[in-house]
Amino acid sequence: MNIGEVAAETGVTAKSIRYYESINLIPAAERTEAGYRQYGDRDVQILHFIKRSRGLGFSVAEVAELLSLYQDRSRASGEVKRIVEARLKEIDQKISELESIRATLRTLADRCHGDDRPDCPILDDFAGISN
Amino acid sequence: MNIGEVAAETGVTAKSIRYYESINLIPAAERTEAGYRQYGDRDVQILHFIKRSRGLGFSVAEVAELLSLYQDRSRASGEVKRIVEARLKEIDQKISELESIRATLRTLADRCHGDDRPDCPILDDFAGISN
DNA sequence: CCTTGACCTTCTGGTAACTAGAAGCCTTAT
DNA sequence: ATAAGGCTTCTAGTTACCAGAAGGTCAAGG
Repeated sequence: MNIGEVAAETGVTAKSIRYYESINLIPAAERTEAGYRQYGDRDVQILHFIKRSRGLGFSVAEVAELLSLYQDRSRASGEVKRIVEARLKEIDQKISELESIRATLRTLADRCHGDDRPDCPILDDFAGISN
Repeated sequence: MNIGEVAAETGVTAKSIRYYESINLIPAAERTEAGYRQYGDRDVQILHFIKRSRGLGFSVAEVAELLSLYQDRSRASGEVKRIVEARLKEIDQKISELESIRATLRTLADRCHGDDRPDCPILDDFAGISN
């Protein structure tokens, strides 16, 4: 399969596939005589893996780690679980942070009448005017 | 005030202040004969504004917009509110997305015994092995 | 007067994870 | 034979800075 076909099948763009190759997240593909990259089912599977884990918010570095665990038949599942738990902790933190920001903005927006008049509690708050 | 003092007072690093100047988020500071940047209370106030709004997750571009509204004595508060509501919508989306990811990872992690044995539902899922 | 150390200057390069676009082959179908 | 579309590499742009280098400046102390 050419890179375009793999891209269509996995949902990973050709650009991204080349990029992943360039940073050694995936091994360099075989080439045809014309220099076109050739892919097989195994490559497709790996790209699916990458797509899925990236979609779940793992960084490329984490994906690399997960991929190597995936390819290691004798790895301990504890390793994997540890990575996932760490990610879960990050997610929880991020959610709390966003919720706190949301509460602040919600309050400010509700106090702003939002019409043609110039006075605005939102800007006052940003500027540190402690009402 | 020199850049270091302003940095200490506002919590915005000197590097960032220079950066903000370079992208015209803030006007170029006056200089002493030796070329040192000089700041006044007004600058400190603006940097506080920037710090606060960046902290609430607004992009630098949005901060620029908010700043210009802030400096426009005759702006309509509706403009500001619109920007904040847009940001709130983004935050809501981001939170839902993270919650959905969290649910998925939570389920997977719970199904993984996480010990020395090699089989791992997490990796199976990532690889698309349907159970 | 000179030195020391802290602070300032500019400039370059790096970060994450790609995306866009350019210039130019290659392949396939007509 | 040619046109469309896919492929190649390379450069540069994105966001919001941070790190570090090379060197000028300032205030205080000996």
